[in-house]
Amino acid sequence: MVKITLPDGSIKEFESGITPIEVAKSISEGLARNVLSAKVNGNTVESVTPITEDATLTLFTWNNDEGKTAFWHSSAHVLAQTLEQLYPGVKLTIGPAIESGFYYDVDFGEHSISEKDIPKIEQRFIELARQKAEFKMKEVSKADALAKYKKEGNEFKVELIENLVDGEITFCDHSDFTDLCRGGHIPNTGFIKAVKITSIAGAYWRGDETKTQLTRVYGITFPKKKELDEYLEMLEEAKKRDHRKLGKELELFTFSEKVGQGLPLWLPKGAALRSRLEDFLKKAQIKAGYDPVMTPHIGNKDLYVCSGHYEKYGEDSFRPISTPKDGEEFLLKPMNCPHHCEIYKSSPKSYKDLPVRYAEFGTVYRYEQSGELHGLTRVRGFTQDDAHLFVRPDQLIEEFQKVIDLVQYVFTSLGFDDYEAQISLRDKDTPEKYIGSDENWDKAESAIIQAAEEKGLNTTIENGEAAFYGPKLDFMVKDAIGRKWQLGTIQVDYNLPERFELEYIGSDNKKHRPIMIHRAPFGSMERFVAILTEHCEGKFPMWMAPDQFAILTISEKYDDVAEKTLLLLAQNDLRGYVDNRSEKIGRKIRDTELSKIPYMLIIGEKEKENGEVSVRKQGHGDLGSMKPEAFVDLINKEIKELIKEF
RNA sequence: GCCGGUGUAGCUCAGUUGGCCAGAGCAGCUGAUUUGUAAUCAGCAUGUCGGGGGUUCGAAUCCCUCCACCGGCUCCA
Repeated sequence: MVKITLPDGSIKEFESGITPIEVAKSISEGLARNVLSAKVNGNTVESVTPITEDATLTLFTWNNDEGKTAFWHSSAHVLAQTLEQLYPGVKLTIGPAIESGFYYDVDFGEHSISEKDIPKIEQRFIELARQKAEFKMKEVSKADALAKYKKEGNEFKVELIENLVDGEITFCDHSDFTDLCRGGHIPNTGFIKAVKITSIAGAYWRGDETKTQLTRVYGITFPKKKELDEYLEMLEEAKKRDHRKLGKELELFTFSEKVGQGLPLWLPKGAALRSRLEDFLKKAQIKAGYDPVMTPHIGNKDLYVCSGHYEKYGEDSFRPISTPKDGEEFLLKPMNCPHHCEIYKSSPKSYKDLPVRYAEFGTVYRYEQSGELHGLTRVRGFTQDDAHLFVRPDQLIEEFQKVIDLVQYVFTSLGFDDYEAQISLRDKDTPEKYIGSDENWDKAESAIIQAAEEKGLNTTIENGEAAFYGPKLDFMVKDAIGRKWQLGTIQVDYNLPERFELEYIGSDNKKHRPIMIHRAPFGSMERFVAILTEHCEGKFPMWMAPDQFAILTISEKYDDVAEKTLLLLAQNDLRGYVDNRSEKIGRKIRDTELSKIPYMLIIGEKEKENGEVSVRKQGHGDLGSMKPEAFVDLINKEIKELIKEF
């Protein structure tokens, strides 16, 4: 008999050799039908792996990430089988599950495939899935494994196996197909009811561009056809929300080949929107005790040599700019922090002066690789909502938490309610990637963990994701259609203060070193506006919207009333315009709806007589008529509900 | 940066076995209409067919090259 502990803490006894799926069956038939994978004592196993000793058991379904991973990993096997059947002689390499779906990297050799082949692949895939073939793991000796792939001439698998330890090599069979695999499958292929090959792209063996070019086939599968449909709908939705499309339609920003790649040009409406966002944060920052500072766009190369940025990221910076006379070298600034350090140093600091908080919407320039540029989310010139806090060790946790408060305030005000905090620590195996002492890193890392814990944040920890100068806490935000974005970031840094020899005089009259906190709630204005645009589908919160209303006249007889109303609303700090085109009212309403203006005010004979406006809300239709003053109140009330005081 | 794809009017797109002056819808302009809650009618205008070079009697169409954009890889202070 074996004792099996379930996640709820209950312990059940079974005969030795029972499988996870049988345990599930003992709980309920429904559960057994839905179990996709299992962990025994924390190790991923097959759902049919016998349990021969006392163990803790966790069962996973489609509702768990682990369940999805097993589902998609198994789907990758079926994809490989499909490709092998359709294109005899292809060489399989690797095929992992990813965040949404899976891929398989294949060397097609003589064959070549394109989008046109997708329907054929999908059809064969689903035929194979319907065979309900069971996944069976088997152990294979290193010699046998190598022999198999050498015979097939698959140098990729040979390379993989050579790096594995004899005795730990397993293959997975299903139907007539077999593949090197470490395990973690769903019970059989029949669970896969729907498949979509999402794209076909190039990829290099081991991600190394000097190595063989492979073809990567991406796919996603689902246990129900309906879920695939929903997924495809989500993709459509994402397309509709794409900030590159909306940015063009709403006249927010543009790019010009003449100006250069990755250098956004903000159009009047976009610039106004961005200014409002900046003003919103500036206001909160003043309340939080920040001092605005301003620094130039270039700085002496020595500044960045001192900070360590040059050594670390010189390659990704624009080439140095030199002066005509003495050949001094300057860089377009890739970061604001070195400048802020120099501001700190401009006057002696006492322990009573700290914390010092310098804030700047600082524009920085980085030479991003051309293939990396993407709309407004990845550009070469952008403005960070940057700030650097210089604090005493005894203030670190409290100041860090105050920054968390500010970031949370910003997110909730903008309708991002669903987020988690990701704490990025250093990878202790690659110390060469970081600057600073182990001791300081330990201090910084534990400070972040403590601050986040005390704030009760929902956190995850990522090792090896830290910045080169310090660990960080990033806010991972979920948008309206469930996509995750990395937004606000807070970083603790012991290193720059050392490099810049920053000091303050303590109460003991001795020199001490402050600690720096880097933080940016939006990250960059460009990226944030992009994400916000996609989140709200271009229907920006009232206080931010480029135009809050449009006045639509029934005919030109009401132009003067419309102009008077516009003036009145403008005097009350509302933004809008009059549409006095000689079009029918239906046409004006349609055009205004499509341009995502929040409110329409219709003025005709009735309204002229009783001094009212007929109000229509975008997406909601007619709200009836009211005095213009009442409309001002309506908007102001709406804004107040959106933005609370910090 | 690498691989693949794309580039025709402000926008969305048609036009490729090389052949009269390169097209449509929307937007724009002009005029008519004076309109009551999601598209009024008519007319007009609109192009270095991404740039440069080449092949050809003739190139949007074929070749070379550069650029930008899209997807992916690698990267992301």
